[in-house]
Amino acid sequence: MENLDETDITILRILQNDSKKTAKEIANILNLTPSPVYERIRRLEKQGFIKKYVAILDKKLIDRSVTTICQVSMRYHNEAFIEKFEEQIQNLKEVQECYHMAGQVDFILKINTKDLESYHNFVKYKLSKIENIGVLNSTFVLKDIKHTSAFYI
Amino acid sequence: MENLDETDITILRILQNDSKKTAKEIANILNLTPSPVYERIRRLEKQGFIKKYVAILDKKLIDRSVTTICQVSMRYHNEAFIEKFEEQIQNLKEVQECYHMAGQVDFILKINTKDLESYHNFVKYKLSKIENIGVLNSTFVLKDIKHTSAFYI
DNA sequence: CGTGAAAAACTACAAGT
DNA sequence: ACTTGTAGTTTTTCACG
Repeated sequence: MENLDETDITILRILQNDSKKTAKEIANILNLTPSPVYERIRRLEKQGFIKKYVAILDKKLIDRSVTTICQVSMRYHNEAFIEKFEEQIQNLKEVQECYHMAGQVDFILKINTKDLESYHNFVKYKLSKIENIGVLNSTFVLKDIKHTSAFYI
Repeated sequence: MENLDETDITILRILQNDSKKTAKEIANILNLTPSPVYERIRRLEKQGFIKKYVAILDKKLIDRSVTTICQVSMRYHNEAFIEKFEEQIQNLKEVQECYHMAGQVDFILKINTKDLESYHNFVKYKLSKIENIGVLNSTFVLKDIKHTSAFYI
């Protein structure tokens, strides 16, 4: 962050919201020519500030309308169980986010499914099969108020 | 979803994980020429399956290392209060996700800050200023187990 | 750290099968 | 719906200020 000047920050802000903007367009915004913009972007990629470029899909159109927040507490908290849990979660395609938390709840998961029935099946046949789960508490999203991959910088 | 054939699905899967893949590269994977791939992508954009293209940044490098899950319950649940809350959340740049939930907790927020102190300031000067908040419960992410913008399709 | 120019690659579209 | 061909951009590199 200390390595970044205002031009870099502006480029990152733009690309976070629209990565299809060309170096030329960004150059116009910054009153520069495309070359330095292009080279800065390459540097930001190389240094790891930009991790990847992705397409964001419409979850309703691709039939993943139901979002569920699932809070999981483990029965025992030794390293082996925690690591095994983390490893198995990685392989569950329905899980879009999973965080190891401080506090009573050990993990918070965000899960996308087609409907409530498929969420039920996900819990029944996949999630609950993971060893050592103590409490499992699911709540459903009524409405997406805000949802972005962009960070405030 | 019913409108999509296997070729479309494959294109979406690829672009969800790497939107820099060119029509040419995708065409090679699919044993096609670039033109139909290109036209399918444009169609998928036009029909709204692809909402946008974005760059994903490294939150540690840009000094947004602390992720907090904040669960909010409102004091009163009338439409006006709910809408005002939603509107105000939109304008808080630190809030990356906010969902209106079914159940005891009304809203779940995911918030990114530089450190615990800046989270404290966020709550003190921004979040708690919103009218009608009853309970406010923050828990901190110890580790990002999984985190993707891609849906399982 | 920037400019400007030139080569290579890709996009975007037309016409044909 | 895909292939081929092609014009127009964009990307990418590089010599120079």
